[in-house]
Amino acid sequence: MAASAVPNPTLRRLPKYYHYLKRIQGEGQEIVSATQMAEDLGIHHTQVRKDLAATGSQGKPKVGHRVADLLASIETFLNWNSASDACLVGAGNLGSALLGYPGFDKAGIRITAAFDAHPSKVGKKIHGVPVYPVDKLEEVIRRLNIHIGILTIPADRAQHVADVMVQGGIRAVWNFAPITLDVPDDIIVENVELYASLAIFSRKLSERGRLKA
Amino acid sequence: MAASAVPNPTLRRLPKYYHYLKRIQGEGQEIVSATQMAEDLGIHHTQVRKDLAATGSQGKPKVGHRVADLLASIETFLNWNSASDACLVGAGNLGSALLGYPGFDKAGIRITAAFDAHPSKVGKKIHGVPVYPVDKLEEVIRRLNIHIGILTIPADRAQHVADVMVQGGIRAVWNFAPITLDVPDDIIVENVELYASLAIFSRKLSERGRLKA
DNA sequence: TAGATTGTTAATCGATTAACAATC
DNA sequence: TAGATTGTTAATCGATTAACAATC
Repeated sequence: MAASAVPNPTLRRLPKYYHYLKRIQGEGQEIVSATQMAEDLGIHHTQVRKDLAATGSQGKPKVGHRVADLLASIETFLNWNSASDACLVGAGNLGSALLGYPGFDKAGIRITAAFDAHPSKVGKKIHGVPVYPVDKLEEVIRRLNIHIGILTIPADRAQHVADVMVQGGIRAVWNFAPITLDVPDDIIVENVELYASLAIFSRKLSERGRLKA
Repeated sequence: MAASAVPNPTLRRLPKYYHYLKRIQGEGQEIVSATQMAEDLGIHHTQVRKDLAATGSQGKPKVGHRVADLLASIETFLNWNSASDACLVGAGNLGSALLGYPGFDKAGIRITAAFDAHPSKVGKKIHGVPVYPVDKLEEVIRRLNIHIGILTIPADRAQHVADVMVQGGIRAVWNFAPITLDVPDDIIVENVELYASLAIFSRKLSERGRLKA
């Protein structure tokens, strides 16, 4: 389990660069300097250079980087070229939102099956994805050979569902539930911490005078 | 604009502690040691101690911390006791999900108005929150005296809406759009970077052998 | 060429982890 | 008391920023 050579903060910034580059590409810009990127994104220019270097991209002195090259480097580095099949458990508000997100298939994740406990949702399709009963989870993911799971259920059931996922052959879990999952060492877990951002936001609010009504 | 005395990583961990404490409280546990928390959450015990100290909470040697005290300290520290009014712009998939999130009012944010560009949504209520036309944004938030804005619209319109928000008196923006907003210095902005987590997840996937189908 | 830009090596900064004294 | 636990001070680690040589 060698630690990634690329620091996590760098990985977290890559999508920022990616979306920025997509935007300026859409505006017709073909070349960009790390300096310009740094200014527009509010990041130190040395930081930008190191981050771009981590993806293996190279620029030309005095010229800059080709926007298309940078986009390709980031896509390749994050494996966003080819998408893997994934399942999503918990087709509630957040889960449905993720099913409708247009960006995921472009970002390496193709959700091909959803699961929910509510009979009213089972058998329907949400944003084109079929919803199965959650007690068929292990059976279906095994049959469809799905190795990536997305957890969008309440915290109190998340551990149980994660256990079933692992039993069904899931190797990686993208977890939106606010709980620390206990899974075997060889299972990849990445937690989305919505409340982390809210905590920083809350603290900023309470520091900077009272905005409260 | 003095930098927060409390490090951001600490702030990001507080909700983790909070949800953990809520859970063990629900299980009837009244006392917890930093050691136990550290083990259960996979965080270094010294880290846990420093984080808890930052909230102003104190424990008793040999005994530990009262769970209720820790919860109260975190709530107070993040100002999650009293909720501020907020508006949400962009009642699409993600926006609707946030409107339906049960946790926010308990976390200091009460969404009292939503805005959307689609006439089909305007005039209705989503999860009890009235949806106004987005061109009434400035007028409505000024009338309702709302100072917090939540941005859940596509990146290409986010900057424009942020401008209108600021003009209407918004002082703090919780931004879900993948774009770096350009706002006056005295406006608080906190970005939720969904794709940051996805990037780390993607990289872990591509490092740890091929899970791709 | 001159100068803008790249990319690397060194210095700084800040967070994490280790060591340890204080307490009940 | 003895020992578990707290909480603080010091050491380490890693990321960011600064300095600078290389390049077209």
